[in-house]
Amino acid sequence: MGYFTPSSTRIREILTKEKRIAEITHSDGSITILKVRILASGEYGLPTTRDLDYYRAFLKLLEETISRDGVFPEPIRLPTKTLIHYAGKQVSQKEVREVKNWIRRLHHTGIVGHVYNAQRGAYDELSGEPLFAKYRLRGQRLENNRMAETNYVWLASWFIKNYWHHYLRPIDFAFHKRLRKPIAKSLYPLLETGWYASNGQPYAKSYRDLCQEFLLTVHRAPSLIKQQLDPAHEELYREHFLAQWVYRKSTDKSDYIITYWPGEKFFQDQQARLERRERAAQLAKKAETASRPALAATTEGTLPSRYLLAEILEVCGDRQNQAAYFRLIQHYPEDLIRMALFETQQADREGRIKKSKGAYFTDTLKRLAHP
DNA sequence: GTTGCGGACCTAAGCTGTGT
DNA sequence: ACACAGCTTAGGTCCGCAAC
Repeated sequence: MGYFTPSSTRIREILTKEKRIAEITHSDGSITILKVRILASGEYGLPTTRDLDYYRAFLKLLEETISRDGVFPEPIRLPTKTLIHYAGKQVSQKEVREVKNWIRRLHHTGIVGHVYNAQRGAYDELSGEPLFAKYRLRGQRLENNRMAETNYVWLASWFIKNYWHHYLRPIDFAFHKRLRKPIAKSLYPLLETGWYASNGQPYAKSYRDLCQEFLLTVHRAPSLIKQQLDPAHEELYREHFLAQWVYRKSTDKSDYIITYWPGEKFFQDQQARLERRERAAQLAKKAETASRPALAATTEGTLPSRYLLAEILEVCGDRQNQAAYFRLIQHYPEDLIRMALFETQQADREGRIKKSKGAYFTDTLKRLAHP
């Protein structure tokens, strides 16, 4: 989302200047330039790579809370020590202070302009909303006049909307920490997303877009581009996350396209995730049979399945078939549904859909499930 | 276009002085 | 004794620039 960047020196520039983040070329050839401004308060400073560590720890905590309770917490409890632990740091006064400042910083750093919405693959417009819409630190008074016994944060609506995207692709935190180069740290989630979306196929990325996302200098000479990116590429290669990468000139010669091949580590992670989800499903089934009459919730669906349904409706559009989609959710694994959904979006964008999106989606799902 | 050096800047860790 | 801010140092990244 361009909130955290590899180099924190340059963030200061964005404070005062608008940063161009993307160009959208419309079908009629006109171009819209999207800009983003990150407004930091002087007191708590700007989000840097250090904050990224806490951000990942926060995601992990959020994921655990959701898988334990089955609902999206509002507000979210963020115990200082757990957060420090998850960030892979030692608990000390310094870190405790750092966590509190981190929470304040993310509340006071507003985003104005356009933020990439990974789920839609498009840009959302924001007008100064911070990631943490509201927060209460331990010891502060809550609305109900009780003392907060831990830290609480309320998330911005744009984050919640995007959340399930993160939820499905949790980050290997130890791996993130192992990476030394800031560019490699930024590339890791980008490539994960790319490969996940393309189902393990090579992922191509425009060099210029990459620079804009990571706020890097755009070079023209291939040697300079290699000098800039290859140390990070090599680090990911050494970790078996990236199998191969190739540069080639874009068709209009003004840019480079970098194609990335997923390495062993990516596939292992996917496999481990699948197994984890199967185990979780089995456990859930056992719990269900043990206390069958009590579960009225299954008729409405759990929160993730309701969310999935909402996503299907958003892509396919027809509300009349809601019941049919719900049956699909219950009968097919989520991975498969997401794959079919992604393929439907892709086909729609390329104008390949002849009948209706709903029909295309259902058909694709069945073909994926029974090849 | 390419190569390689050095500057600006970063983080992490350790040390020191100060206030309680 | 302890917490804490500020300083130094070491090691590293990224970029600009000059020479080829």
